[in-house]
Amino acid sequence: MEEVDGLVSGSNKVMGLGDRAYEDLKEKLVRGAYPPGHKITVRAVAEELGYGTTPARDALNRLVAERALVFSGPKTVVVPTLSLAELYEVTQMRLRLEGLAAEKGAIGAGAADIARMEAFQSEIDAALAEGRYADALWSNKEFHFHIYARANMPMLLATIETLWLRVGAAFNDLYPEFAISKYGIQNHRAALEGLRHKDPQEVKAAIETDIRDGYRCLRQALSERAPKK
Amino acid sequence: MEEVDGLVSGSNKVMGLGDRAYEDLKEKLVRGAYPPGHKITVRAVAEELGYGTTPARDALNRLVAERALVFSGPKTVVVPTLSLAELYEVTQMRLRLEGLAAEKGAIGAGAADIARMEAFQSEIDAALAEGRYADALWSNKEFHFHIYARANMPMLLATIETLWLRVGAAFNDLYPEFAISKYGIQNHRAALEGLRHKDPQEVKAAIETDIRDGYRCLRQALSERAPKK
DNA sequence: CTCCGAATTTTGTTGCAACAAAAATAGAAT
DNA sequence: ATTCTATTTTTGTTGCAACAAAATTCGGAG
Repeated sequence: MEEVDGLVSGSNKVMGLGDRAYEDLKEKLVRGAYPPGHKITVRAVAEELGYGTTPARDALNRLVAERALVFSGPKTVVVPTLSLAELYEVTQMRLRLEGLAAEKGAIGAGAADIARMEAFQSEIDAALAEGRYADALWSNKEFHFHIYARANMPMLLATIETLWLRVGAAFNDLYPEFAISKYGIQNHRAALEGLRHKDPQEVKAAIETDIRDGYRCLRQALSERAPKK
Repeated sequence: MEEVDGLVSGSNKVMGLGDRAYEDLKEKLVRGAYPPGHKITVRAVAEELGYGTTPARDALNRLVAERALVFSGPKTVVVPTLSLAELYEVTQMRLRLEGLAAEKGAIGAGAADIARMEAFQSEIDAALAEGRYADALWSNKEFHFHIYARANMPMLLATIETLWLRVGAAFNDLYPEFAISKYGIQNHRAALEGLRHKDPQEVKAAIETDIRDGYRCLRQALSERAPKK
């Protein structure tokens, strides 16, 4: 028999249709396929994705558990609108969790990691210059998560991902053309500097500033769009 | 049409059998009803809780998503064993997240909150003195979460709960009689002091110390029990 | 035009059977 | 005894229909 002895970190589990549907829906959500407030139904997802109702329901349940979708009524799930209070809450959590991930991830980072992240940064710049904001957003995520993944903390990484998912849906709708401001760029450069200096605290600080700057942008955009009806 | 305007914070959604099964299983898990490594099957849960297979499956999926149960094979879910690495990871996350919750929760805390938490502390002391360790553990959780809940951050609270759930199952098995050491008591007193002084930072520090002390206990117990096969 | 209530449609949930795949078991060979 | 293999049992997944309840629509009254 396969004795697994101690920790089983490997990702077991077969990928069923339910997981596939979850990934598909998640992708659509972060890409901003549905506007906030849009109603998501089991049968609609089932038909749209081409699966049965059971996998679709599984995917919905999981997304709801992660708060990437919310109930607007006893039987109605919609893609959520981000309130100022929720944005603040997510930001506070991101600051702690991503600060931790950045710090721990920076410890073992080497030249290869720096090169990879510089490549992501180039993609961000290029995408931004050509107006491909969705791509810029995607590369931005890869930039952040490359360093987070280095921390080797799967639970932490999964939690951060749900936070990004939570803001991602509303983000796309709110900020279609101003995806990443110039703030982001200099913060990313600061993070790369910290990586070169092998200074985890510097990396952590840069990431935290990045999150804070993004927060200010988002908050302002949110205030302007929904000040009062 | 019902215009929901802005933020819908109210907890909508009807409680279905699936949610009931989830709560039941979660309760059993934190109470240590199953030893780590115990295999959990859909049909067994269905029969044990008296529900159909669908609610049981929903509950299992949710618990697995929260990492309160893990896959040991492609089709086998078991209650997880806590490895040293996982304990460290959870502790790091708890420090950040519960530190945040304690700080924010302490801001608005008043005399009523202090009285309530002192009552919880008394229950802890009494339960400990009478050897009712499971009760002590429960009151300990209520003590912590009373202040966390005051922060009014639902997502943060939910995340912290999953972390407690993650350690709870293994905790009960690992530490049946030494649930809360004398460390905990003085840390709780320090937290109450901070509350009286209306000093959120003091409360935060006390909670963080509490988490750190608990971590040391757990880690030692874990090392002793599973040094090598 | 607005508002309210009944009729109708939509929708989530649940149980169940079939199926494929994994896990447990039994047995045989070394 | 042990290890490997074949057989049997267990188990998660999936689709589907029935049901109850919620959401929507529609129509009429004010």
